Amino acid sequence: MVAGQGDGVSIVRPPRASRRAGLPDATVARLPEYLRALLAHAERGVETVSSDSLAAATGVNSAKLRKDLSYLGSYGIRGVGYDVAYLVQQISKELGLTQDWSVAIVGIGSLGHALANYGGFSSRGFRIVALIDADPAQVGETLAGVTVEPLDVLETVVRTRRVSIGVIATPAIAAQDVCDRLVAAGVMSILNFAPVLLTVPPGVDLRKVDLSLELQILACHAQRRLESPATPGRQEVLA
Amino acid sequence: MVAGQGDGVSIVRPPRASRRAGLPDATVARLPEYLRALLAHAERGVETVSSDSLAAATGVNSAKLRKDLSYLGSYGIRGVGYDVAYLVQQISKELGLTQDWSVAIVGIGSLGHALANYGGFSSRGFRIVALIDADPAQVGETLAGVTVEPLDVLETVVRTRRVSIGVIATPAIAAQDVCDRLVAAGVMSILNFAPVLLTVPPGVDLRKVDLSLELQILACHAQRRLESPATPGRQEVLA
DNA sequence: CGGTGTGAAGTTGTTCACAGCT
DNA sequence: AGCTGTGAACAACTTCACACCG
Repeated sequence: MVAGQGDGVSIVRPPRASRRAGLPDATVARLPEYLRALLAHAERGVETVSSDSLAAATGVNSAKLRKDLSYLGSYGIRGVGYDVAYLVQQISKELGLTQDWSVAIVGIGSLGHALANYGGFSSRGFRIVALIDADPAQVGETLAGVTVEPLDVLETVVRTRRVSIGVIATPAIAAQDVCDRLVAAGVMSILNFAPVLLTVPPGVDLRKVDLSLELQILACHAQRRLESPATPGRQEVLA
Repeated sequence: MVAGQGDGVSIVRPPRASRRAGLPDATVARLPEYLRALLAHAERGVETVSSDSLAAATGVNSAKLRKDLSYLGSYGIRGVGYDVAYLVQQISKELGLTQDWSVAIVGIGSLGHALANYGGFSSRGFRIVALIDADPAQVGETLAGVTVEPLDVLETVVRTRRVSIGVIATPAIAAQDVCDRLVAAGVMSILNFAPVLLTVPPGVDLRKVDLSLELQILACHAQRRLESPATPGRQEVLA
């Protein structure tokens, strides 16, 4: 599960809203998974993969995988499979990972620390160019090569370093303010880790990660397992 | 989006497989969100909410909210709305948050630190009863009142402290091994933060969180914004 | 043959619109 | 009057199954 919908655009609108370019949301959400598996294959020197084996490596149905890839174009070779290197290239391009994105993380508590140190960001073309915190005690510390700066330089930093993605890891209470300031400074993509609903003007892309959400879903399933001892639990592996 | 499907049961099977108890996956994924908003309302002393106002507070369509709540039973009062305290109670029960769950976190790197300190866990009935790390340098440190223990006590700890949920925050390379050991020790619910596909026996509930996934989706949208300057971006707020 | 690409069927989730309760 | 609960239409996503190609 992922993704509540809701086009920001309003007013009448013709029968069917235009998909920006193609690519269903569900597909986009799986591309990073495929990419990771492909990179792992490439590292092992594998040159081609079939949809079946790539599907096995990512835990999805192979028909779904083929359909996902077919949205990118017909890159497979019948009877053979897909060229690993080429597919890596195509998916990276589609995800916009062939260019670098400048990221600012606001809120350097333990989560902010973890995000700054997280290898998965820097390894994929996300360049952390600023760490910002309101607490003077944090300011000055250096993390992953970047020095923590105070909140009041946010606007300057966003503009001078051309920040295109803002990550909010502040306490809930501060999140909307930080968000507003990021948006006002020109950031169009925001990732929110604070447990609050943020609002942004139309055109700004806002996504949210809730660290306790999956834990609560696990608890819900566990609860149900306790209540109906007959039904065998089911295995879940999800994107 | 959430949840790949796939009932464990196999063989012929009558026309429609039985839903374990009700509750669509998409609904379960939203309940934590509703719960948070309801708790915020309760704190402000609000006693009843309409589906419209609760929907506004959580960023979902009000019809969807009513349908979600109707799966739990008919707890609303027509012409009035829902009783906040009662709804909190019902959702908590459904999510299994009325009882405590013992959680073990394995892998105390910066992410493990962040998870251990994250208030959203302990505040919802998730009791962190063990922190485990393979690195002797980490062992002995105390975090959020719990002391980090070495990897070889994993099985003992899981059994003696009745761990029901395991959180894996190790490097990718160690994750499957840790997962196997958790399962062998009797853990039936696992939350994986490591960027690899884990496999578990049927009956074990495995979920995954990928910290860089949402960032990659943001990049994908940003990329598309660059490519087709005409189309206005759309606002996204998701579960 | 082996494996991709895809129409068509099936399933799940969302939204509308309104009957019916309070 | 106001707001819930829900059937029915709609839309999105998944899976099947097979034509077709290398």
